Amino acid sequence: MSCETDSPPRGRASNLGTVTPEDLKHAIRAALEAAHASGRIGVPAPETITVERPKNRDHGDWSSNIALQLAKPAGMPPRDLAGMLAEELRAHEGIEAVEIAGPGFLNITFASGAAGALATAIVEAGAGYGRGDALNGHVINLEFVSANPTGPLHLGHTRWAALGDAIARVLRAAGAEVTSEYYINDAGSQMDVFAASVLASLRGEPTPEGGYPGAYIDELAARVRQERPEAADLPYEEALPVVREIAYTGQMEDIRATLERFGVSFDVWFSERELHETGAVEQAVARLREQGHVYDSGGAVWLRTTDFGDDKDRVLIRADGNPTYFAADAAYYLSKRDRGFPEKIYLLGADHHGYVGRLKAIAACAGDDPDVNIEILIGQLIKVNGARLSKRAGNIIELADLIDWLGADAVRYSLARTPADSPLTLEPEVLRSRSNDNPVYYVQYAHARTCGVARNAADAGVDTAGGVQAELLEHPSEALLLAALADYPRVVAQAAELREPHRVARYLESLAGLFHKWYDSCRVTPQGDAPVEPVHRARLQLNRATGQVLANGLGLLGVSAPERM
RNA sequence: GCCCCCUUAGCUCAGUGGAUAGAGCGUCUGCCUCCGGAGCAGAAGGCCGCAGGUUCGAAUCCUGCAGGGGGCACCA
Repeated sequence: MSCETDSPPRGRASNLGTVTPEDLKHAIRAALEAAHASGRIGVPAPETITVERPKNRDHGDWSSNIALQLAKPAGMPPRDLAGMLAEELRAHEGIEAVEIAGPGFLNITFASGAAGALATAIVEAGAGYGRGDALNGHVINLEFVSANPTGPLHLGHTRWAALGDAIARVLRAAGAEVTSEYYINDAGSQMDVFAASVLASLRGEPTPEGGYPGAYIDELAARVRQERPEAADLPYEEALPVVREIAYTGQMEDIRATLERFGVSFDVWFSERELHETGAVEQAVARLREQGHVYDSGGAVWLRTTDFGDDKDRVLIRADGNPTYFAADAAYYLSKRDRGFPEKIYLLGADHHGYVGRLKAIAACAGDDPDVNIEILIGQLIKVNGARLSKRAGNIIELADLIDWLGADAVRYSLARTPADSPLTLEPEVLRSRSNDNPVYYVQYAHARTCGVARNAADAGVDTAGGVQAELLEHPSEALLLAALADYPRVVAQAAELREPHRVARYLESLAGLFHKWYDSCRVTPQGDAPVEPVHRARLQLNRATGQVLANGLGLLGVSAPERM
């Protein structure tokens, strides 16, 4: 929440008149349709019309390449087409100028009053500004992290925690109904290895071959010793299940607490063990068999995933009668399906990219469309000092420690501002130093500054109670700032559709820069004893709107928007 | 061998067909008797890995090649 807006969200900011790029698109569409209806253009308006903010200020507030796109199908020179559209658009209220540039770009400038009105619209929309309906009707299950409960979360999981949670928030902002889910791999032999490791520690024995090392194992052993002092003296086969349960519970508590500190919450914690215990795995195999995709070979039960693009068939039930991990995956998929999620998104590390084919095949075998009902996002692993982090390698950086060193905000932001499929190399020394290397400070500082400006304005008697003359926001830096604020809903929608929350972060950095520039050249509070003038009130409104958008955007990334730093 | 991802400024990275390719850090030069200098203004720094192709237009799409990372279990 922004420091200046105590009022609850009042829904989406629509009906902003002619001040948003969305409105501009409608105006262009209307112009195209009018021209088509009167026969001046031989083709109808296209499905999508894009307008964008030109990099160069001389190219107006917004520009469109629509004339270039339609020139060929319409069979007329792009500049002629652009001229026709320009004439229509110039008659539109709120549009001050339309110029034709280069091969046929339309460069559009809003009237300052129309652009400035956006500030008030944003302030009124509050936390709701930026929310949209691009993904209305989408019901999505989003699974991420899903780290094994055999150890603490480390940097390798951190990227998915930050990214997955931000994706969930962005999807919701775009109107989707999202359930976030953590799959607990609490069945299988790794749990036995885990338990054996803790038991060895409990008995003062060395870590077993292939077992888990680390101080946390000793801590879990201490917990066992406290809860069940006699466990160490039980026969091995009796002690193991006792140790396993206590260690498992303790580890999950640790994981959940760490995620909570990280600002990441899950709607559902789903236990693999329950899939086995409730018979869901066998039922899943039976259901897939009914679908005709299961066969027996060599004593094992197979799923014919090669029918759907996998590079080899997969075993569901081993020759010894035990289900594979893959069988549980299939049961889990069916569970998501049964629980009413048409869209299932998996966020996996690149080390699991081999799972894509078989997961898609599961969806297809279940009768779903693998191009629609399942979506697998593969993220590249983080490297540190050139060495990949591995649980066994001993160079583990735990998430809990990262939060202690840098704070959840800095860690979340630095991970959320990079696209998932881009390799990310972090220098521990840079991470460890609280420096301006991390742009989160730049963005947070901009927000804190809006709060400081507001405090000073209040002290100086600047207020907006009597309304605002938006047309007074005419400084070049104000036009740039307003255009950026208008662009925010589009950025959110795009981030949601592409599942790329880093776009929000990059946008915020740009917005913060524009704000700082504006601050440098436009005062909200009059100097010295100078009287308060209407322009100060208008600027206060712009300051509020900027603070609101910064707060909203940081919120989508799970990062706080401090009032003071 | 086959599959996926990456290659953009000295470093870490943005840029899902548009105009003069950007930011942070680092290196230089300026700016606080005036709302927070965690800021701003300016400078320097680029065969966008290489080679073809697609078109009005390619860092962006297609093909090939090179370099780096990851993956190819009746493990979890």
